[in-house]
Amino acid sequence: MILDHKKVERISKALGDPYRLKIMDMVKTQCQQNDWMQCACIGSNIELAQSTISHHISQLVDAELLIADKDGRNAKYQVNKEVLSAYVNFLNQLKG
Amino acid sequence: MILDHKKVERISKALGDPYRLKIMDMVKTQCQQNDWMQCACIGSNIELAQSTISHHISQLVDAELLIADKDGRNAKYQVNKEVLSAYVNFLNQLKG
DNA sequence: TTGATTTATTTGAATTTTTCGATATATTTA
DNA sequence: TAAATATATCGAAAAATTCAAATAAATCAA
Repeated sequence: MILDHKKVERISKALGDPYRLKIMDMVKTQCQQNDWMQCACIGSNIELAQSTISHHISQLVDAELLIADKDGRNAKYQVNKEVLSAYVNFLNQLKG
Repeated sequence: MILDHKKVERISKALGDPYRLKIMDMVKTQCQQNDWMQCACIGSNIELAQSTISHHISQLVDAELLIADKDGRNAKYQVNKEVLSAYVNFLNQLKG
């Protein structure tokens, strides 16, 4: 999987916010126990309005850093390891 | 070298712009031949005002993605492989 | 040394983009 | 239906981007 500059830009932008970094960390930690993380769980750990959190999450999903799935009336999330790896490859290639 | 969230945020933000990505690529390519890249060379390949380019470069330097050095009245740049590696480590750790 | 030229940075202002919360809108489940 | 959960829309506030102009620093020529 190879990312073009547009894609790299979107991923970088998505990672360039403290709340979104925290969300990524939370999803990672949760997934180590469960495979998936419930969305509601995020709200309880971040002091932002629900709509704002939803907006942040959708930016991470748009960038494909998170894989989203509907589970009844909940949403659940997983870190997208493939995209992260492709992003890492791009960065390593910058080292020349 | 371990990066905290604040540092990761700044690096991500710096990479979240098409012109700055292009600059990183240009510096990398140039360094494969020369070790260092002259700043003036960047301006000739990007259709932005000189002051704007300088602003973009300083964001990359602030984030420590580029190492800057003065060479007479020119500036020259190098990709900071150590910071890139530390950033990559952070991302890999997100994979769980 | 003085003055002109080259190169990069800083400043200020206008524009654009992003962020955020309030509100409204689905959608599912009990 | 009512409660719970996630998403979408909208406007205001904050931040980032951009350019032009001013400034700073280094080099070169007379």
